[in-house]
Amino acid sequence: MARRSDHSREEIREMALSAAEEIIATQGHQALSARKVASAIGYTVGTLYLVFENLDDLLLQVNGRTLDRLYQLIVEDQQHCKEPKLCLFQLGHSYIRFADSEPHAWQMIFEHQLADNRDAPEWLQAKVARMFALVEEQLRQLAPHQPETEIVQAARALWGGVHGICILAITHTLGAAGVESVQAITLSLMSNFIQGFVTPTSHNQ
Amino acid sequence: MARRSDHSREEIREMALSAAEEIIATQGHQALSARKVASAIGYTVGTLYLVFENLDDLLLQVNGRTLDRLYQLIVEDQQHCKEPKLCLFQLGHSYIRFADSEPHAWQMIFEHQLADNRDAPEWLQAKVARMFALVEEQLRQLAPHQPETEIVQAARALWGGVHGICILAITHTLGAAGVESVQAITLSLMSNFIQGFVTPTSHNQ
DNA sequence: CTTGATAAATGAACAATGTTCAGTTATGTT
DNA sequence: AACATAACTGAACATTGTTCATTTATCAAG
Repeated sequence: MARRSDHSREEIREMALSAAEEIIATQGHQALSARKVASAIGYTVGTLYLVFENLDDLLLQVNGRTLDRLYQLIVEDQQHCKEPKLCLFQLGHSYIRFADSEPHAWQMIFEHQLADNRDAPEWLQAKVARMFALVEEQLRQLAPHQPETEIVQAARALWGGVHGICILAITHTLGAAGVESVQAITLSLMSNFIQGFVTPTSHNQ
Repeated sequence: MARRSDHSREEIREMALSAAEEIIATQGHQALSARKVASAIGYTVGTLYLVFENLDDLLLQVNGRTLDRLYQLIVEDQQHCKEPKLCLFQLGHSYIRFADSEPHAWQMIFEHQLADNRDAPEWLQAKVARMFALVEEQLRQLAPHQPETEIVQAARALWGGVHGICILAITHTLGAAGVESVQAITLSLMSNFIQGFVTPTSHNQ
């Protein structure tokens, strides 16, 4: 196999993804373009299309890596908690901390729309489901008497809730300034929800 | 004043916004372009720029109208409830129903990023704050003993939560199919949260 | 009715976008 | 040394937002 540069396909792929992440982190994903990524790694547009199907594909890979970093951070933080309740609080805290530290990358996960309104590929959805599972795990310990369907539903509710606060905070729709107040709002949501969840007859009427 | 067509500036403005809403509703805001809007109303691009500052401006106006429709729907639905708790449930229900009926327009409110990461204009932010006020009103009735700061925080938590579930549902991240299950998840969030909110010592630890 | 003024509307032009692909260039093999 | 082929290029195309000199229709004045 003849090649012109010292970079393998895989290396170019890695370089391109890193360059894209850099652009997204500093300027947002609106500012990203194929030519920018290409020139950032010392190649031309055409080369990008040898490695990625198209820009959508590249952005999908970036999203995958973002979800991996997020998951890794969350799992690490989970090591330092014992009680389910505190672990849930920690989950929310980690999530917000990540969203605050990498707002553009985090936002892109949910804003990036695929052409034809197609759903995200399975491997990406799996990375999301993995995080829901962490919530379910804690909820299960917290209320062992609850049926599995309730656990699943509660996890979606709680995690969707934390996510929503994050979104509104980052888009400055909440009117709350600073990460601390966002953490406080999230804590309010979680503690009240959990309080209700462990109390009998919570979800009836 | 001489004019060529029978349409005033205001009429053209209205026609353009309607055309844009139609495109957004059917194809999403990614599919919208200045030329499409222009040709849809029988004018050319240049004319659009006599009426709107730029495309961002046009989209901002569309967002304003969407928020107006949403608010109107919610307020109407609020007429038919008595108890604060049921009114809150109704709020969530109305919100989801709207997001489900006009997903593209609704999504655009939160996805449309302005250039330079500028914040949304005040008149737009006010339309959002107006809805938070509805939530606060019910929470205040529900727990009159709570200090105002707690009410404000709880409203943000609760509404952010409902919003997040909506987002995840529409982007198919929740894994929940159908509006009904989304309503169920939201009800789970709200009822548990409210239960916790009215119970003493809910937000401590 | 003609003429001039002016508002209204056009559409060519520009830079930048994603994407393609015929062509060029470097490398390993014979 | 010559060939084959993988690697890479960059010109080309359609489409995007945006501008603005030019054209066109209308009204008012003479």
